[in-house]
Amino acid sequence: MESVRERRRAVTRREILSVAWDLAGERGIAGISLREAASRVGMRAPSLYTYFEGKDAIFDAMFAEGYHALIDFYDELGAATDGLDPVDALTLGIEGFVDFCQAVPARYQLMFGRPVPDWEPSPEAYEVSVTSYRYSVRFFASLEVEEQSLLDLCLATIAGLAAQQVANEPGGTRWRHLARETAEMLVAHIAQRRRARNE
Amino acid sequence: MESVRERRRAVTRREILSVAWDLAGERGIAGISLREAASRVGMRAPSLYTYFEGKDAIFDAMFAEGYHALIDFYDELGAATDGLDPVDALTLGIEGFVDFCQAVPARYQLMFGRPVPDWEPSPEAYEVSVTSYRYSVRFFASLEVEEQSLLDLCLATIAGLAAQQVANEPGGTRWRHLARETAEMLVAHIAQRRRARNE
DNA sequence: GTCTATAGAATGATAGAC
DNA sequence: GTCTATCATTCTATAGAC
Repeated sequence: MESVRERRRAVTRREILSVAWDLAGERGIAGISLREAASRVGMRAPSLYTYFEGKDAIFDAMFAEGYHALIDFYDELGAATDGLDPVDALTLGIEGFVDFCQAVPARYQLMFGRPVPDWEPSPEAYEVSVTSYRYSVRFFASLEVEEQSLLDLCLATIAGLAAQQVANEPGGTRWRHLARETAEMLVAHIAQRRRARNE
Repeated sequence: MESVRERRRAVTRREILSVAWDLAGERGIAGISLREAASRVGMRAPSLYTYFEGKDAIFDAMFAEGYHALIDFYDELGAATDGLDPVDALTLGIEGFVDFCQAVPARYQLMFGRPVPDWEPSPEAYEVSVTSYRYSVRFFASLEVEEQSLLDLCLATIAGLAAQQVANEPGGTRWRHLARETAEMLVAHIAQRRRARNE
């Protein structure tokens, strides 16, 4: 009934999160300050507690937001690679993932690092990351990667490229350019593994 | 002449760094507190300033220590793999690197992450990391990896394995066990690249 | 829902006595 | 070289008026 009020609340929550992402981009995830975040949305710090239980709840919301974005990426990737040759599909996947990581370095830090000593994602936030993992499983199943250890190897290799790119040349293409070569290497290895198993 | 005094100083410096590593292991790099560190070596916080210019200087020293340890690792690796088959040599290298990263997670965080928002390594500390990079170049040259892009791919793949292991299963072997398979994949790819170039 | 005021707790760093 | 004392800052979070 009172969904007007709730809608307004949701808008403000998003506004706060948006400002939090800005701050994270400037000073790192751990550098977010409630005072500063509040000030940028035209509030005082105590008012934030109307919208979030505390700082940890803001981290949780950001963490979940990051993995929702990754899920969206997998959705788009699935559509874009449908029917493609495995090497082409994987190349797009690698480039897309590196781009995703580079687009918001602070998000990368929050999703894949441990940027805040005393915080870890709540079970609800963590659940979103588990869901995104299932999307990655499905994508690699379409490349006939079924074994867990082979999937681990593929994901680690791709994550490694993204990590190097973000850490050593943020915004650049030195590692992103290796996408096709990496895809060829992985696809060849997948095929080699299949042959070995069918002997 | 007065090297007795200097020797004593160096001992105390090492003691402080050792305590700092302990603290980093318990609360993360960013969680190191000068008061707590001082207390553990039996001092008060202001006395630390006799040994280090400030907190950043402690981070610098730890950062350099980490890369010196990595250089030592490359030295031992070079000796251990001399004359070995490329796959065997690379397998040892991967296992060793994953072990190195896992041995001290806080060190991994300091060397390969950006754990402290307002700090980055001094030029002198950074120089040590550059030196360690040159050691990795030499190791891969022994596997006939000469091209920069190929080296980038190899290093990113291995770093990816280590990152997954440290982040998702610290102290375990799920990704470490992929060392040989990864080595085979990379060596096959290296050979494939060489063939492609010689055509 | 937003504010002022403030509690309460850390921290890094410095001054100056001994 | 080490200490006590303290500065100056920053932060999250809460109480309670409006």
